[in-house]
Amino acid sequence: MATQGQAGMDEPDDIAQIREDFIERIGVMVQGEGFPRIAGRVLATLVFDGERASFGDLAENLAVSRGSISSSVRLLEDREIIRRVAKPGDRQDYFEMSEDAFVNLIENSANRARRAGKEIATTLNRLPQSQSGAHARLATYADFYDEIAVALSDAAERMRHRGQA
Amino acid sequence: MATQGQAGMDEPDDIAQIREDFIERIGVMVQGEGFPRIAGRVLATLVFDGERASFGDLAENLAVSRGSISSSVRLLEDREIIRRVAKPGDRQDYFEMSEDAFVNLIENSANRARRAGKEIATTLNRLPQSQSGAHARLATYADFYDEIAVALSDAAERMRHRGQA
DNA sequence: CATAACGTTCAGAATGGAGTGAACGAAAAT
DNA sequence: ATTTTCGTTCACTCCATTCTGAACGTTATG
Repeated sequence: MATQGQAGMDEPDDIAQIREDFIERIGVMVQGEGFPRIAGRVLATLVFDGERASFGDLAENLAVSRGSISSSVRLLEDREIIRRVAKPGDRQDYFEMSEDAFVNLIENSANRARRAGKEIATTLNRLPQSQSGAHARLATYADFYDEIAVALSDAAERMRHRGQA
Repeated sequence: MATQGQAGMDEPDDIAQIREDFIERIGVMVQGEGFPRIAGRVLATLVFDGERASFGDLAENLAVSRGSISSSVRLLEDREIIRRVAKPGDRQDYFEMSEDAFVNLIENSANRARRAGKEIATTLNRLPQSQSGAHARLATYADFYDEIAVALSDAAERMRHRGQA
């Protein structure tokens, strides 16, 4: 209902089918990235439809409880992947993709890697010089995460200058 | 026991403490990356100790069942993060970090991103031109994953040329 | 040959996180 | 003022994955 459903006349329910497939796929995909499945489905809905979706419609169309929508949108909001917006004349909350949703998505990953590197560095500092072997190996391990963090930050930067949503 | 335990005389059990902390931390860290906790603890053990560890010692020191060790080392072996090696005169299997454990770790992530991008591209191909808006948005979404894949591959390459373990 | 040590497998227990839905407070509508 | 409509919260259920441990085949060892 919140989609373009009956707009075209050429592809009847074919598109609705593709849309649902897509939403479901993204749901399981992001699940493998540490997000709850519903968060992925919400995101996929917004990506596909391209227009703001209401709280109620999300719950109804995805056939999940409002409680689930509440926690999933909060998660996505906190990471600045989606934004909560108002629609004049409607009491419901609406949601749309954040300006730089993808950039933030990448930067979230970058930050996670950075934190991991820092955590290893912490252990490293506690470790006396005498343990030169372990010291060197942990340093390499920390570098590994730092390298990832830098690479992802660069990717985010590239994405940002592309100016894409 | 498989560690450097009683080697130094300055830091008695202090180091053993740091070591255990480290192993446990990495365990939960990699858990957040989709690996079982025990796999992380095995990896951390090998990183810290820097020498091959026997199947039996791993089970004993980490205080987990041999079944768990079996499945965790297999997982790490499959991704070429660790190698199974033989120790002359010992029937047990031994494990050590793979030559380019970190490189492979990154490339695993890169591949996951690449797959994600491809999966979106699949949906994209099914979607008729008429849906130009959705088409464009999905394309951006696919690019997002491709961008990550490239960034991680680059990071892997840099890591490789650094020649670090 | 018999016994022991090794690693794997598989069914079941344990664990953790996701999703549900009723209860709630707030805000609008009537 | 009363009744809806909203979104959030929280205790509970449900589900997936991890981990365990006994059974097993295999290979060495006595």
